[in-house]
Amino acid sequence: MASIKDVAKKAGVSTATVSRVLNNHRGVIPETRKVVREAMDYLCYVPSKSAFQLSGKCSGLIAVVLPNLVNPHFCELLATFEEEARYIGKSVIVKTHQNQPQQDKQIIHTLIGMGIDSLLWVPTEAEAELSEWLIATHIPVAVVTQVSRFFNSVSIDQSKGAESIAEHFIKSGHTTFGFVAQEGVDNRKVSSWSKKITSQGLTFDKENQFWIEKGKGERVSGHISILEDIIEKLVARKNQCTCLWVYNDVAASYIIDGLKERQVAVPQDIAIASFDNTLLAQTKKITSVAQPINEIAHLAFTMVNNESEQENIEMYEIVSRLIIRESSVAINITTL
Amino acid sequence: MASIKDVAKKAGVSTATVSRVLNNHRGVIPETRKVVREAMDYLCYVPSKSAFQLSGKCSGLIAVVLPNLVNPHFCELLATFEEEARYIGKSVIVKTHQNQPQQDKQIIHTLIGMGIDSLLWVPTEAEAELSEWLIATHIPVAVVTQVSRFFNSVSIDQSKGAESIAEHFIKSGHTTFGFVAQEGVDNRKVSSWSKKITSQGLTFDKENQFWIEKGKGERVSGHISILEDIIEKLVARKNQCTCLWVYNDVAASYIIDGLKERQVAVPQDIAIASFDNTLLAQTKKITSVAQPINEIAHLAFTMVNNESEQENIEMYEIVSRLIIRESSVAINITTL
DNA sequence: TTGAAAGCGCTAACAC
DNA sequence: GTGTTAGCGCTTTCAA
Repeated sequence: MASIKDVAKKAGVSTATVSRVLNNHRGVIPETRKVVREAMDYLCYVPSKSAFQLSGKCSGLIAVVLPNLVNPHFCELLATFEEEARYIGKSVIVKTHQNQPQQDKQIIHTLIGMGIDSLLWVPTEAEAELSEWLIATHIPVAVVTQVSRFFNSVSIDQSKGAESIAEHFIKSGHTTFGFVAQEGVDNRKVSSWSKKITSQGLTFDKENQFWIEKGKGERVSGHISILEDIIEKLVARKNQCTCLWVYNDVAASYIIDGLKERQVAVPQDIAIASFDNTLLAQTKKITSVAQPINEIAHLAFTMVNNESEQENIEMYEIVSRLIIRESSVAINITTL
Repeated sequence: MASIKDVAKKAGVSTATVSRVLNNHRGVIPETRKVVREAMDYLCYVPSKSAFQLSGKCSGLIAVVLPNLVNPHFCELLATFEEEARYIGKSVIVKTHQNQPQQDKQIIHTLIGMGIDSLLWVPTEAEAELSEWLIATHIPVAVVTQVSRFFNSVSIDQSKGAESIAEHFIKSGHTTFGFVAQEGVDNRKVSSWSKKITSQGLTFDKENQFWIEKGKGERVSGHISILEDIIEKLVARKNQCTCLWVYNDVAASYIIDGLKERQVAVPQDIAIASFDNTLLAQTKKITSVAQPINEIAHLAFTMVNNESEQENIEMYEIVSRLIIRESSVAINITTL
């Protein structure tokens, strides 16, 4: 690989001049510029990013750290980030921590070593542990999809989402309410959901509440055994649980299929709603809480790309809205 | 950010010794090692990857270049690559060219400048133009999903897939056959599909063949107007086209929804099959040609990670298989 | 077992 | 307008 020296020699100038041409600095006469350009072409010269970086410049690297790439929700996030990065001429480096704080920590270390310009992060609990040190690096961080005590964050108003699901179910005439939630993650959803129900003078049954350990419901290729259990229980509780929300589309889709296989009709026997409104929810007609991903990504980007050193932590909370589809209302029946 | 010098000073040793400790080189007495380690911890030292790289080492970067991240097929590919990369302690840098050769070229240049260790590539036509130069860089390249004249490649036997779809339709008793294919991309599929049909003494109608310009069918959020046209035509041709294959799951799903909205029953009025067998096909029960993505990714990885300089271009062609689902056979009717 | 110093490719301050 | 040179953070050879 040709280096700047080779180009300089070929063009009969100094490396400084080559550098100037490279960076379009003014103060190089057109003739020289032309000669240098030709030498570059001739040698198929490509400047070394790491040398550039080492001499005090930015890396042009934006890190995107996600739980996984199996959930379409995270893929959509990534897609938008990549698009935004492309737009400003930067590169995205993706990593997944699979909900393991240990991995998450390791990843952040590696990324710091690479000199990333900014970090877009859906963190594990490792976030708290790393916060002090990470802040000291002065690398702009935006926590995405979650609220953060330490960094700028762009999140979805999960409680509003859960509330609107409750509202939707109540309006549809349901009187028994259930959910499948992720331990630790979905506490806020659950509390505002239950508040909404009790505020209407209604009650809910502990038997209709299914908690699953964080990360246990993620594996999608093949069976998700933990969801199988829940499906069995739901079948057994037919009529005692007529509506249900599920923590995300992937799991909801899985549960819907499981129920249908066992002759439980959705939405007639049990109405279902979920979160994320991914392509999956759109195509499978699942009622789902839409998180405007473009907006999230855009906000996160601006935060992280903002030159101005800001003092306090900014917390954006995006308003979600419920997209009602056939998994929660029997459209065929009501509209025909 | 603390550098190796800071650590050396703090530990009262030379930078060479710090480097030795860092890389677990032998020939450092435990006592020294301990002191250095402590200094590192104290200073929260993280070695600079770009300096490492500049001193002649590998970057640890694996580039994954894809058409887009909207199609779940590419997301699945990426997910597998990221997993494999994580396994061997490397980082993935993703880029999408949106089917624009110009972008593709630009991307490859940028990546070369970054000193990537290897390239996993679903290229545009820019491939041919870049080949000579790219080969000269000696960076291991694996073309994925397509066959390549210039690089190692792992592809799917597209013709077999199309053939098996034809076979499936013929066996199901269809006598009129249609497709929606991508110009330039799907030529092989089409030719083996038509060969299969004629070999059985059957014929097909030009009116049932829909070609769409490459890249025109990709936008998924919102409407894909070009597919809308096709849907209308299909509705008009009810009974004149009883089965159809579509170039990928995303498009197939879109078409199925469009047909159902217009009271055309799938599969009763028109049976549909597609390619990729993504999560989408699985959940929407679309008959689809499965490409064993794990296998593809794994093969591509081994090729690219193989230390041995190989002489000739290796071409792997993975055997696909047809997964039959409800979009092409009325399971409810036949099995109940 | 450890240190000194050159070199990787680039930038930028300074000199001419 | 252009060249000289130090320096970015690391590795590695050679000497001690």
